[in-house]
Amino acid sequence: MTTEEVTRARAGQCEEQRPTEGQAAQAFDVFARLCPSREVFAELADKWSLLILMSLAACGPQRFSELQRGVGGVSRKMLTQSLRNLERSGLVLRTVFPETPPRVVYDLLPLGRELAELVAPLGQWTERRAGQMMAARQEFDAAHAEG
Amino acid sequence: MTTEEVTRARAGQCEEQRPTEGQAAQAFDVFARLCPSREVFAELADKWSLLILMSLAACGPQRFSELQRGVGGVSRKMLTQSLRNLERSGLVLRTVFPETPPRVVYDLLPLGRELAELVAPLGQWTERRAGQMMAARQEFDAAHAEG
DNA sequence: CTTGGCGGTCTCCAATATAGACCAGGTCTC
DNA sequence: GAGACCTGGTCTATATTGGAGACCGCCAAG
Repeated sequence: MTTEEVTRARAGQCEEQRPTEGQAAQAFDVFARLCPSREVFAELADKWSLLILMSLAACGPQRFSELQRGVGGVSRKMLTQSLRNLERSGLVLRTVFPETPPRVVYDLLPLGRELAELVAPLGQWTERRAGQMMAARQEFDAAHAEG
Repeated sequence: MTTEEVTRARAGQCEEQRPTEGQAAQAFDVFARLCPSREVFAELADKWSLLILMSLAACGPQRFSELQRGVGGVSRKMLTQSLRNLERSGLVLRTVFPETPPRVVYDLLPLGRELAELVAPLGQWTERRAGQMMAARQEFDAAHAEG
């Protein structure tokens, strides 16, 4: 009984500690498989989308091919796809200048700028800690190589 | 010539504005395809790893099956894989208690806690703005449905 | 006239994600 | 004591996805 109680306290997805009970009774929960916020989260939380946001935040409005060069290794397909997603969700504005040849420029909308400001530290942190993490990997790999 | 200059200023991956010239001449650049920090970034920047970090930060140490229930929709395979990655990079500690039946508990290491503190706001932001983003999508889809 | 850039789309193939079975041990129920 | 279930995974088959590269119309430079 006691064991079961403890188990279920955690098993119940830690409801106590999640902010549902907070001040404003939030409707969204990224931890829930079918919550719309999860769907949104899943689309934003991939390397290309995050790098694109970081690039736009760091370098300002950019054309398609500038982004492709700036975000090293991204394929045109994934760049198009990620940009469409960001545009669709209201994070990025796509502007076509009807010149000859036409120019297409992508820029952050306020919503995207908000997110980009949260994402930028993540990239900086990764650069700062990359050394430590690579060292940890070597250690781990060495320890698990002995068979 | 002038056009080419401007183009190359941006094309050169916005080097001016990137922190390479800063105080400590950083060796790592997540924007570079072959930089080790990019490799690390690419592994961390996926929905499952981020949700796992968030869950560990929000609910403390958890067992495998607790995590599986907590992170809704994650498959055992992806959970195992993501946890191994986090463990390998020194972000998460895996402890086996040799009881019967054995218990396996995952917890954040200091490095992982640092990252989790940067990631948590991302989840909260998504929950706060999910409504706006879903509205933007509807608008976008409606605008692009007319053929 | 060939080459290159622009902003994509399309197709194909390899890699990856998911669903689900399976496993060895132990517990709980009936 | 038989059957069902929980534990922390692994393995396999299938669906989805990602990347490489071709192609497109249009324009400019050499």
